[in-house]
Amino acid sequence: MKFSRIPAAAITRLSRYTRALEELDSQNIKVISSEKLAEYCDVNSAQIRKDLAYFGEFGVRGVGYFIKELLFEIKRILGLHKEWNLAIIGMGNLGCALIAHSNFAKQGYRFVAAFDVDPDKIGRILPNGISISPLSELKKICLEKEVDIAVIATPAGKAQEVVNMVTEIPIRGILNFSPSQLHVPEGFVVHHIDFTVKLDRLAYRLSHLRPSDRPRGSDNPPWVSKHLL
Amino acid sequence: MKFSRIPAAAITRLSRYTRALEELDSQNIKVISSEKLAEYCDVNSAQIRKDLAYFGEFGVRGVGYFIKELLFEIKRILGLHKEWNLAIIGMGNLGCALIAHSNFAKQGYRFVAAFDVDPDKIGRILPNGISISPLSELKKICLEKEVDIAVIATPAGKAQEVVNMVTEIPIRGILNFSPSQLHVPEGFVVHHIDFTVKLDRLAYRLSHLRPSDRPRGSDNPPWVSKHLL
DNA sequence: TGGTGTGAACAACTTCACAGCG
DNA sequence: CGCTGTGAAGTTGTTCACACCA
Repeated sequence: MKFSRIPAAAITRLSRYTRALEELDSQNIKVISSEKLAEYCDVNSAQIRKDLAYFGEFGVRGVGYFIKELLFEIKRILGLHKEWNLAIIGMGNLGCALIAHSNFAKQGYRFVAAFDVDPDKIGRILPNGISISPLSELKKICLEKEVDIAVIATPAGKAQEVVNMVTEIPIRGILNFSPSQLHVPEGFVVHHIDFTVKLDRLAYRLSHLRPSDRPRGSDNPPWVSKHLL
Repeated sequence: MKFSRIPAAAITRLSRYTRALEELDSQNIKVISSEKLAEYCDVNSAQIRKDLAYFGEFGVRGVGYFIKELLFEIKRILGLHKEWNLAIIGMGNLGCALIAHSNFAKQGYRFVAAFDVDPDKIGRILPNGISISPLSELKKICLEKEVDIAVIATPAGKAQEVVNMVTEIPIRGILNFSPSQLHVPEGFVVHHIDFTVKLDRLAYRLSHLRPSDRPRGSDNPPWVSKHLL
């Protein structure tokens, strides 16, 4: 086991490994080699072994990894041995969809509070039983419900304002669905999920596919800057 | 200008620069230095200059970058000089929220088709004017509407099946909101948006905050494997 | 024998530091 | 003078290749 810095990408991969392992476990498969798992997850097998080696020795030489055991260990590494309480701020279309989304609960994430500023929405009971509270009660309710992570689903313009309230509570984890750069004091952990950034990457890749790969005709590559023409 | 390989991360940053530049532009600011933009985007200023240098020379020495001009250039690099037509497959909570979400339209992404298998949903007219079509008509409608990118918002179990249909059309770009590993032939571009992967990263980071940073008491670090105890 | 765990080689990406230009 | 553009240095992350062990 090494105590060197662990690449952030390794953590993302651990998360993907759990998906694969859960799938395999549900098929009643007991053991898997790094080679096979690598194929399934579309990564290099040494990468898997190295990712795991950051945290311990979980495999059996000549055999592979016991799936149930490895799942347990990875979940422990990720901190999924406990339930995480989420509060969501901004109950527009996206906020409502997120609350109703089943994947969160499956992985041990629970929405325990929801907030909005719109008086028409406040008090409404959501499908999961919680009701929408006014933003002014953020602090009180988050402390009461022991919220770990704030999920920001407000419009971009309101996000920083909300974050400023959140960092006073203090909730150390923020998941930001708004397309805005957030500034937080040191010690807070922010992750972004920005749909249009992903779309932009797709647009870029699609614009740059070699012509042989393209399904339809296309004009000049858009990246040939005017400076070069 | 260099023709070396361009880091994928550079493209993601370009996308974030556009956000910042649009913000600055709306404040009627005309020029910005890489230093200032870097501060705003929370990256190194050399990084910005290098990212841009992959594609051309857009700055003025001793001055900085003209915001409107740079915005135009980056959008061209990303392929945002054209509109992109999206089809969405799976009209559950998430699918509906995505269609209603305003950020897509703002950046030149248009939903032109929506699909589901549920007979109750088929035919329903959505807020943006399009109606939900049966999945069986995927190929016909996508060709008709010149769809560029398929957005997968089905449950995990259905995603690969849908992707197999999509790759026959052929639509080369796929944005996958389901938490499943997708397999596609070469030449197709897939990006994932997996909420729980991001939450897992948050959970990991929060579990591993140094005690001095922690808001509440905590037991043993979960990553100390039993092998070490 | 077969597959893990890991040092060493390699590759990719980021930052530094400064030449060169407006 | 100030700020861009960029080679070179530094850092980080990935893959190889094999010793080692069940």
